Amino acid sequence: MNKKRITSKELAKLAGVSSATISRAFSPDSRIGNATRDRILSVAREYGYQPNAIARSLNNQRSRLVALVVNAIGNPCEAEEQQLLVHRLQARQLLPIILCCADHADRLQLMRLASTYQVDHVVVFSDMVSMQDAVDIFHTTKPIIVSFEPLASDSVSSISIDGSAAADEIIAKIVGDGKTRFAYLSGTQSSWIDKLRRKWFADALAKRGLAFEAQAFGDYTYDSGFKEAVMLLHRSKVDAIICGNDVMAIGARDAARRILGKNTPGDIAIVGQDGIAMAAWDCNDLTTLSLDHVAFIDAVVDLIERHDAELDGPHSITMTCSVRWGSTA
Amino acid sequence: MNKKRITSKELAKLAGVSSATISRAFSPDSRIGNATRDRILSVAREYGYQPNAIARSLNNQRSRLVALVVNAIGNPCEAEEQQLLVHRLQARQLLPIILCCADHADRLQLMRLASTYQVDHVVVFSDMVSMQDAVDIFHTTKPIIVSFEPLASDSVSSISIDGSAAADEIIAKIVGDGKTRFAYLSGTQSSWIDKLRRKWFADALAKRGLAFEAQAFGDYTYDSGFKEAVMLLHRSKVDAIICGNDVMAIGARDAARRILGKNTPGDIAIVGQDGIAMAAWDCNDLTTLSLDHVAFIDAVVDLIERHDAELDGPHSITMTCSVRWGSTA
DNA sequence: CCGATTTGTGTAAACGTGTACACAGAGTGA
DNA sequence: TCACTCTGTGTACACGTTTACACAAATCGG
Repeated sequence: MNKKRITSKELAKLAGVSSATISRAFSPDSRIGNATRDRILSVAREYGYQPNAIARSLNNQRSRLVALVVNAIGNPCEAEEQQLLVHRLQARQLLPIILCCADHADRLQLMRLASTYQVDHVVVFSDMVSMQDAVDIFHTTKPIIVSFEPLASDSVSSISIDGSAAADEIIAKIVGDGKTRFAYLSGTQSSWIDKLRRKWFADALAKRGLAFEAQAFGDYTYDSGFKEAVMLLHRSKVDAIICGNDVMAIGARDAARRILGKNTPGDIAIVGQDGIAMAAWDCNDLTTLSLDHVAFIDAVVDLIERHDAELDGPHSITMTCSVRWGSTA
Repeated sequence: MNKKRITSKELAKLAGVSSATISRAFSPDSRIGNATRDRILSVAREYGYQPNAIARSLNNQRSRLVALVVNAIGNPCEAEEQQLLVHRLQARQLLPIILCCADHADRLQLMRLASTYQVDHVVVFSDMVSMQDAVDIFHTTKPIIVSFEPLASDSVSSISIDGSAAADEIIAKIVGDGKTRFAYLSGTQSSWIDKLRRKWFADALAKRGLAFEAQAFGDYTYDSGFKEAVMLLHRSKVDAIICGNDVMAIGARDAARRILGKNTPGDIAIVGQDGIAMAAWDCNDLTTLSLDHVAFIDAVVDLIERHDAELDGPHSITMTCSVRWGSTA
């Protein structure tokens, strides 16, 4: 138990070869005799030898580690995409290091720590870190930013998201149903993602001579959606609430239903954003501005692969959202 | 942009000292003059130098990486605990590597890959990997297994969970309400965790001269909870369903309500397990056998710290569950 | 059968740190 | 002033790989 790990030099002695040959036995295409390789692999199995990835990384200048900067893993709105990405990375023998930066005062400190590990790629999902910070800290790595606005830069690849058309569809339907008094329930105060999402809906309203009457700020959680909706509905007579994400929308719906006895979509329309699996659960059946998560992660993986092959400079991709129609709007 | 990272030797030249002194400037307690340290840190900031953690790990035999073996991060039932743990690790300057092993054919391969990175600690949350496999693969690391049965071993620390008392409370209440025909909706076919959880409830039933009339197998997801509950309720006349986790319980409740028009707790009692935040949402208000997640993660962190300090041998901790009473049973 | 190429292997030097050891100078007590 | 400790720094090696280079043996074409 708990024995020291065997090293390539020791294994070399055991197999009667040099440590270089050990290394070659584990490199798929290198000049080595088949007999030697087989013998070495067999001895290696016997002694439980595996090349030390840390040493290899130091030598290769290539760690096969990927930093994932996210707000939270506990929030279903993010976790689904993260899960997809983690699977895809693992299939490519890349190991994800999760940097969970919400509630954590010194996110920058944390990112600096990760950059110290010579990660090969950085994927920034969080809107809590500015793109400039990411570029500064990972200046050696060319981060892939998942932003919501197309950004031009020679050191960052980005995937931006356009939900304006889908927002317009949603507003059209709600206005068509006779609603006129809209509120926006933001995910967070300072986030540029939130500002952009709000703009999609604000523009769609403006096109019809309307505007948001009220606004509130939460923190992307159910509880904040519930609490802010209660306060919102008490202080103004809105009949439609657009929420920053699906979880908050569920909170807002519960608040409207439980505390004020209002039903969707009759009394009040409620709209989420993200299109997570939970939105489609029978008890929720949320109308939501949704993103194709698989296509989205496909795009991220594609960028990582280009980046890996050093094929070309940074790319900028835009994806459009669609609507999931439920019974809440 | 994308400049090469500066090395300690180069910085040494720039600061007019030897590379050893650079290293000392970054080690909190080492013999170095204050003036020298300040000068070095200032020059380091200027050139963006940070010690290479990979090289340091190789030298130290200590990577500060922690492997987290989990089933899924997308499933809220696990994500909450994972999130807590990730925060606690980060606060200790430990970086988590997530190994997501559900849906992934070769989990062992994945674990072997991670072990190659000389992780300092391993936390196994997943019931999909056998403890023996974990010990074999991470024989150099002493994994911390989060099991549900107390296990004796000199190479593994473990935290086990006992929900028998809480299960008894729940069954007492349901039986007291006049229900007699119970079904168990398993999370997964082969999991020993699932078997143990089921046993808690089976024992509580047996004490009252009852037994499970029916059983079904899902995969811990909402959809499987929904589908299996529909089939279960069609083929037998059960009036209480104990589910493998909270998400499945929500699915089962939706199925009962939507497809068969049955309400909880009147027509049918539904019980979850885990006690995730979502169980307390107004729209769910689930009765569930719940674990104190904070205390649980405290225990994990405590084990990691003992393990880090090499204080003593492996430990075995047992935690007891409590009941969250909702309106579904 | 000989020169040219290919194949298989060993030697040695990197990769970027941390640290044991040596050592010079400063301080200290008698 | 001297023997001694303490402080600050440099030198050199170890950590476990990969790989450029060298070289012997094997293969090959004519």
